[in-house]
Amino acid sequence: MPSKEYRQRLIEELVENEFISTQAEIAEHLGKRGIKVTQATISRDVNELRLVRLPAGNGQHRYRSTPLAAQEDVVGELKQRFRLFVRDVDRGDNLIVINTDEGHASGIAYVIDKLDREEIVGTLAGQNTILVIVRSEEMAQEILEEFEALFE
Amino acid sequence: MPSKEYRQRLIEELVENEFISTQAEIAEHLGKRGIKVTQATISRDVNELRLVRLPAGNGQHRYRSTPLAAQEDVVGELKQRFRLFVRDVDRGDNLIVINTDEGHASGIAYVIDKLDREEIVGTLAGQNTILVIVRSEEMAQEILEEFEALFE
DNA sequence: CCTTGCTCGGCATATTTATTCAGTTTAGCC
DNA sequence: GGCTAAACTGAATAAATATGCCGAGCAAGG
Repeated sequence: MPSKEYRQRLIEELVENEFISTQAEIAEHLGKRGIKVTQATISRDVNELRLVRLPAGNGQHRYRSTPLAAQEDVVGELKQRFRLFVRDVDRGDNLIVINTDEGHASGIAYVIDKLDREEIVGTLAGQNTILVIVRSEEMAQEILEEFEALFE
Repeated sequence: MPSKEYRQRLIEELVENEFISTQAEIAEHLGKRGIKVTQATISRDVNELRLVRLPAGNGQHRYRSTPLAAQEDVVGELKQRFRLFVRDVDRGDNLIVINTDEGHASGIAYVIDKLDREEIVGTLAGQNTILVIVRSEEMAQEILEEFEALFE
């Protein structure tokens, strides 16, 4: 039984890649992939994912994932993205390596940058890997533990 | 008679400074300031201003102005940011170094990642410096020239 | 096995938002 | 002025979204 979490991943992916303007459409798309849910459930998902219905200006609308700039809570945002998209976190010396679902690396790296942590020199993002460069090995270990805590 | 434009300015200001969750509330606030309009008009304003109803996660909602992060036109976005915030671009071997105004590095690096260019391995952003790692020296030269063209 | 307490999701409906239609105002332009 | 086209808006309503309530399923503890 594909869980709620899996469904929400699909929804994120859907709104990223298709022009979706109503929740009914989301339900329809999911239906094609074998997931049968009602609009009510989508509404709750949209709420939890903090998706947003962005007016195109011409009277059309498109669902989008929350633009970070509108977020108050960067840590909360990071936590959410970790839970949804991060597969693994590891460390070597003063480098932390984060493995994510395909295509999500730069988005998450951006949020990490926004944390604005003194200990972090910078981030390097590829397709599904983020390299976080920390000033010292000790600091890296601390940051690593913080990141791991985000999964809870 | 305060025009539509004035009303829309007030709306922008309202959603920035108050926790507003419905269009009816906006109409109410405006009413207190002597502007009497119906929800229908607010709906049209919201559309033109591209405001967004952001779920707070706990079941509450708040209207917010649309951050540029939801832009479709990545190249246009990059061009704008280059003109505004980039001070210098240079290259060494397969590395491009971009010098920006303080604090803008990670934002611009994020946009560069969004370009999704095959030649670019990844970006590393500090406070005011971006390192763009390119697959080969030749590719780096080409990308460099593209970046320089963004200033024109 | 039986509770209790949770999470999840459907159904029905309340709430909120978008749009249609029509009336009014505004801005040219002769 | 008078005429026309476009911009603007309210009232009513359609469309879309959020939510109260309930039942199903599941896990922990007794």
